[in-house]
Amino acid sequence: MDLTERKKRILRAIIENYIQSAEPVGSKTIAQSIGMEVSSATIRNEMADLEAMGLLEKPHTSAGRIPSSKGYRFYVNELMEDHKLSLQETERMNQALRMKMQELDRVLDQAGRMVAQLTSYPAFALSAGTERMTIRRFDLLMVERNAFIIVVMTDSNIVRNRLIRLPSDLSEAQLQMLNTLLNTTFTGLTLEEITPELMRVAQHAAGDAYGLISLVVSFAMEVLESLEQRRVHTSGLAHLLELPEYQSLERAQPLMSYLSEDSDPARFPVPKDDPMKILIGPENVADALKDTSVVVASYDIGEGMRGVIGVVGPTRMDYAKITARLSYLAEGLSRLFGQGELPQGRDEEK
Amino acid sequence: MDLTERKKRILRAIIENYIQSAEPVGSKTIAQSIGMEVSSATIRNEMADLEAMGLLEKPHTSAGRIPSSKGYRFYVNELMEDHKLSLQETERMNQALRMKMQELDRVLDQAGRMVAQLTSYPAFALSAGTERMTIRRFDLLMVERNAFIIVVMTDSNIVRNRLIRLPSDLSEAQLQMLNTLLNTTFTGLTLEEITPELMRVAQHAAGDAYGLISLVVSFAMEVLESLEQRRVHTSGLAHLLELPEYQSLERAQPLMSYLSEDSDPARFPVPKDDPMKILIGPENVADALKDTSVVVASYDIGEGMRGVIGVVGPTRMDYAKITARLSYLAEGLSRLFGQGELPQGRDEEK
DNA sequence: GTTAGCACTCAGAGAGTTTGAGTGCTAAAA
DNA sequence: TTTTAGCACTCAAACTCTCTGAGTGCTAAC
Repeated sequence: MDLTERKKRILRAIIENYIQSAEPVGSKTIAQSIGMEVSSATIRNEMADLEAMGLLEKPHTSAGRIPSSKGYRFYVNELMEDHKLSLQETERMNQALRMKMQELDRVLDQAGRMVAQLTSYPAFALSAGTERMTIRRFDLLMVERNAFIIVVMTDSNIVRNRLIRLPSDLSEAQLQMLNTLLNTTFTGLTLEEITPELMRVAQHAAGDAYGLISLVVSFAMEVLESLEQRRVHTSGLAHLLELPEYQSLERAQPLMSYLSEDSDPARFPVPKDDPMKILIGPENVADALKDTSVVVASYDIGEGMRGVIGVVGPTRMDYAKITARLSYLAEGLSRLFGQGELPQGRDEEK
Repeated sequence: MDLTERKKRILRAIIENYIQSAEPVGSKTIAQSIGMEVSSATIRNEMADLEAMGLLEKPHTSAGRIPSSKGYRFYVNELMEDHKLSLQETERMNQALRMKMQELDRVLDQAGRMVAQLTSYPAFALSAGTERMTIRRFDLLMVERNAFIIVVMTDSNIVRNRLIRLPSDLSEAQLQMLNTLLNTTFTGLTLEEITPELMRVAQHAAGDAYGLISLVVSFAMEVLESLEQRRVHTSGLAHLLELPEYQSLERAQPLMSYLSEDSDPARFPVPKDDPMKILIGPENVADALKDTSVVVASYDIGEGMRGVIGVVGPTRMDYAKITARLSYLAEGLSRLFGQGELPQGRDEEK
């Protein structure tokens, strides 16, 4: 797709104007805008060309032009300049990141909220555990005669625990035995490899404490399952209603519902190779997102896991600003997890 | 407030009709409705009386009547019959409860979602830790030469953990010593009682490992803090847009925003003594909730903590149905935490 | 105390009109 | 060959006006 320099300037002016105003842009506006020394008629001709190329479209005959999805795509790929983050912006984001550090728990959720807040668009956050996980070690801690804590740690260094109460008492020796049995039999296995047969064998070996084995192992399985099962958090939905394109309920409602039923993470795009991905309008697979754009960035959680944050908005979206902010946040989150900048180790929220 | 039997019947008919239709109710409708053997003119007279008493109001001269907040209050207190939960309803709720069992993690969040889903109204969930908490025990588990897991358990049997990595190696003996020191010095103390002086003394006693003490103790403090700090989760916001009263954006938007910025739990009412509370329109403190009703129920998390679930909706809300469902769910959640119905113990999400 | 009847009110729907931003085309100018 | 001025045309959106009908309050008769 080759365009003359002037066509590029015009296209860009139209898109940036539309991003701000959400109103179709007319030839006159463009003619007046920054240093365009030609008349509106000329612009009109150029616009007609751009329309023929599929980069612009008209809502109706007597309105101005609006960018098509293809137009946005061209803009994003070739025209867009990097948005320079202002000092205030970075300061604000740093502050948010610093605050969140205190609650390494629930990072996912928090990350989403933060993004929503800092971009003023609805945001989502999800994790993408790529590999199959296994339990690396079990620890059983006696609390009282009839209660103990299970602590399991996965091969990716995630630690989870649960308090178990028993109807009957338990001896320290039994617990010890159980502990050894678990660590020899159930470590290094994926969810599928923990078969009923294996359970039966182990229960047999456990003697008296055979009931406990299944309690502990099923907890371990729950942990593996919950870590593999990716979850999405959406936040900032209310921002949608501030946008002119969602002033009409018919448009807002389906999208809202789609974003709320966050059961299925598969519905959200995950950047594969690049750290950042932009999906414009129909490029989205999901029907409900067909006239929205989605910008996603991924960050490193460490230990073979990546987190994903993203925002959803109208195709008319300030791509430059949003990508700048999102990648800054993604980097911040990576740092937050990665190095020793902050309290090390992490234990929560896959 | 004494009403004749007939006035009560009329008021009730109006409210129940309005709850269903969201349209002002006219005298004719009522006259035709269930077994009213009088004419519409009579009803009109009665309605005028009810209006004079402040139980009804008119949106404008030539419309029907709608219940006032006072009217709803009267209805809730005196007229409302218990809604019988159908088999399908309870079955559906049981199923939801059963499903959620699997993720005792994140109960709060899940509880909210569940309520939203089962009531078709936006819902919120929050915890209300009443007492000051303390750490009951510490456990340190060696993972590698330079990494260990801290496990802390509070006096209310909540267990949290974190993986700590060190720049240098650590001996089993040191860990043992640290463990003892922690359990003798820092157990049974509230957040305030863990003073800098105490820390200094402990660090001194720890010898080589003095840096570790602060690491571990600050984790413990984070845990106490996060448990005391109450948090709110809202979900099902999109349901709002399905309701006729929120078809206009001006009305939906402020409420949405209010419910989204869920930073401050203080903004949500908590039932004090009763297990269930209904706040109608202006009875709500928050401005944004002035023309909505809020129904809250609390449930037992055990160990001195109560959880709260609630729904928000228009004042025209099917109080009978909502309260029935909410209290069923609250009970279910209590059971879920309390007895041995299900995997005992819990470890997450204050 | 109840009812029939009637005049009155008023939001909301529908039809028609106006407005103005914006277009495409043509013919002249550069 | 490109640019421009000019003009006729289009059409959504805003505005006005009228009509409709559900619903009321009041009065007088039952």
